[in-house]
Amino acid sequence: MAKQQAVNRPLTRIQQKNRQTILNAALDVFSQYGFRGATLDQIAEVAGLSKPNLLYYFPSKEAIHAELLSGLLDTWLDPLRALDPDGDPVQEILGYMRRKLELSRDYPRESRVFANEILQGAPRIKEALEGDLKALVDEKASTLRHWAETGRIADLPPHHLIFSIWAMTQHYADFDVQVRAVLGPDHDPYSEADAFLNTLFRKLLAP
Amino acid sequence: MAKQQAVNRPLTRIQQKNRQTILNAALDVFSQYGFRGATLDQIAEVAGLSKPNLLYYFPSKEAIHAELLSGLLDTWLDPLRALDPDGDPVQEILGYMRRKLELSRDYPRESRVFANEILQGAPRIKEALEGDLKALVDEKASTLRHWAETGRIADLPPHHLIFSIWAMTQHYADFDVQVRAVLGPDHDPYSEADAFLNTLFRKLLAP
DNA sequence: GTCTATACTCTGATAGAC
DNA sequence: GTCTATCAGAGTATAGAC
Repeated sequence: MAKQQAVNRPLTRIQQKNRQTILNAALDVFSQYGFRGATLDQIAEVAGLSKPNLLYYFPSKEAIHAELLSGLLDTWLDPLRALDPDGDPVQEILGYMRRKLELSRDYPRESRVFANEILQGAPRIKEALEGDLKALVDEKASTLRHWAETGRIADLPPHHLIFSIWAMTQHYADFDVQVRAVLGPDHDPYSEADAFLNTLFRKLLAP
Repeated sequence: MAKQQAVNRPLTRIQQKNRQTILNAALDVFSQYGFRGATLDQIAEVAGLSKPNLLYYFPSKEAIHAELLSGLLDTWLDPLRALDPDGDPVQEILGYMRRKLELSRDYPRESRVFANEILQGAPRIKEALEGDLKALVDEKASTLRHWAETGRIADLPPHHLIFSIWAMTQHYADFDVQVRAVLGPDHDPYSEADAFLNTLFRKLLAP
């Protein structure tokens, strides 16, 4: 009767499912309260599991949060990765903006988990920001700069152009309550935003 | 020897000073961790006071946070109030944008306290958002609409134009670590942002 | 007005029965 | 794999001495 091995055993179907349930519940709670404000009790209740059961699947609260964040970072950067240096400049940038806006609309909780983390000084993903994120942004910034130098888009500081896309698209997810409070009912923030941001970036990018 | 009255007694100088010290420390801590993540221990340490002493000046953690928020809201809306319907449209809007950017630069902690509150669903200021804030924005939106209808600025949805100013200026305060991580050292985010946002809104507003 | 001591609750995590 | 019971520590708040 050998002791159960701690090696990388593939997860059973039920384990996979429960891990997903937990991560989904954690998304709810972390996105609303941030890391410190969230409690295992809340996550357990949303997940419909007992607190010790949570800790059977994950070693700690930190571990849940870490898994969530690392899974998210990739998804979050995909739209920027897809920006094609060989495509039509304006269409590529507008397409990037639209994909970011769709992420905000379809995954607002994910956006807020990020916002919380960065707002709190990004203690858990600072290296990723200074490493992978910076590298990717620098790479795409040089594409933008090339487009500007060859007169295909307006001459703008590429990093800040990217920041402006982030800021305006994420605003609709992160500050959703404020947007809706100000607009009042009978408004669809995202479809209005789509039209507005299209106009905005089209004018901005015109050489 | 009458019992001390609980009526609105003017605060002594030392009381004023200590309340300010506490609110300033609370700004540090709330801006970093949000309401639930912040602890009285942290605030007390930053303030250089004992925890019970904090609770001598304020009845509860809630009360500290509430006072902070209500004090902030006014300051935060001042730039928008100052937007003059009789001024030059483009100059007024650019001036508003610049004042908002200056607020982000000079009061990033205040910006983050707000961001935290709204990110978490604005449980404590939702009424203010739906009341005072909406009223003010609606009023200024009609000014913008008038300018657009008379051809003095481009025809853009006024509410979303205001959102874009909020999003882009506050981004530099709220996501400061990310901005700096991506730009790397040897950059002054705010002076670059000032130039970039000036260009952006000038192009955008041109009829 | 300020401090020490402490009451009481919440929270993350563990032990051990089933 | 899941639960009940429970621990240790942190958290808000209060009592009471000085």
